[in-house]
Amino acid sequence: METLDTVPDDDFLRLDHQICFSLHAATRAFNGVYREALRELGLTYPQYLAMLVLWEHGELPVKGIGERLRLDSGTLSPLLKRLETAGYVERRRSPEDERSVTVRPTAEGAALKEKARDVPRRIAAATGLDLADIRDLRERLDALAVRLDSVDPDDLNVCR
Amino acid sequence: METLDTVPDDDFLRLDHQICFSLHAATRAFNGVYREALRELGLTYPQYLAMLVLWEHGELPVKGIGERLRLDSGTLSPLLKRLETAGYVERRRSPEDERSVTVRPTAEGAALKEKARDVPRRIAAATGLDLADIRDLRERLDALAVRLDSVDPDDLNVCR
DNA sequence: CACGATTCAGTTGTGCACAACTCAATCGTG
DNA sequence: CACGATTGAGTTGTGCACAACTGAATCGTG
Repeated sequence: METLDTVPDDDFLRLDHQICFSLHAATRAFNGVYREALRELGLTYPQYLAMLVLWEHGELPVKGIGERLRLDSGTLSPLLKRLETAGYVERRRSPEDERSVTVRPTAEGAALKEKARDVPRRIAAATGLDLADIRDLRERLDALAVRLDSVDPDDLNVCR
Repeated sequence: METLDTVPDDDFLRLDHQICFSLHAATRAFNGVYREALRELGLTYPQYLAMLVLWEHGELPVKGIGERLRLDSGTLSPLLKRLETAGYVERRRSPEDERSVTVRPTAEGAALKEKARDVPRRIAAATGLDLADIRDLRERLDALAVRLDSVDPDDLNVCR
């Protein structure tokens, strides 16, 4: 049987080239499509993700957004500041915990949700996949991410 | 039957949140694993992709690398300059066409291939997938990327 | 209560991705 | 041959991702 251990190194280099690369390419293709779809909303794709989270939860501390998007403050702070400058969100130090900053959509930000309503369906249509395919792919990707996130860094070093 | 047109908008917003997001998360998880595996080689993940291409082809013009990685000169020029500074590649204006710059691995860059030999297998092992799963996932992602790359931008605008 | 540890947001610095642009070399058509 | 169009690499500017760090607020344990 063909397993990870029976394939020659050179085959593997090619295979690897393709799997990591396919993911890279698919992500960039997705980014391009979102960029186009979000252009008239004035949002980038990561900004859209942040707004999705806020539309769903109403308001959240920066940390809460970070947990849901798996992003740290180094990425979120400037992103949220840009959303604030654009007038879509409001940031306020939490009175209960002065360390925390609460973020919530402004009226304008909330109104944006209606404009964004069509986006997901258009994106889904652009993928050419039906619902079952999308769900299946999503499940595989989620499982993969969970698996990769739990990898022990020591297992990846060549000189173990 | 459940199709793209019969699902309520709000379901879709959630579903969308998950598919685009799953891809995003999987890519970032992959990046993290590669970052770790490539640390001792002194390469970033995109630099590794460029070296893979060069190891396979010996030498290529910047344009040729860009075609294979689907990256433009705006991304590649500084990346290749960093690889040159690191001593892994050499860049030379082509004598036949002065517009073109030929890139090829230095001796040190070629030697790096041996050090990188173990990387793909370790990455594959980290995914927890067997060869069939990897191939299947790769094919789906490639098909998705092709499909997304060929989308007409006009189909993505809300006010068509 | 006090004080070291932790938590949270933010900053800085590096690298990637991409759009829009420059500039020189080359091509193609009249 | 000449000259406008195209091509190839590079630059600039914006935004995202992440590591490493700062500084203030809060927590927890003695």
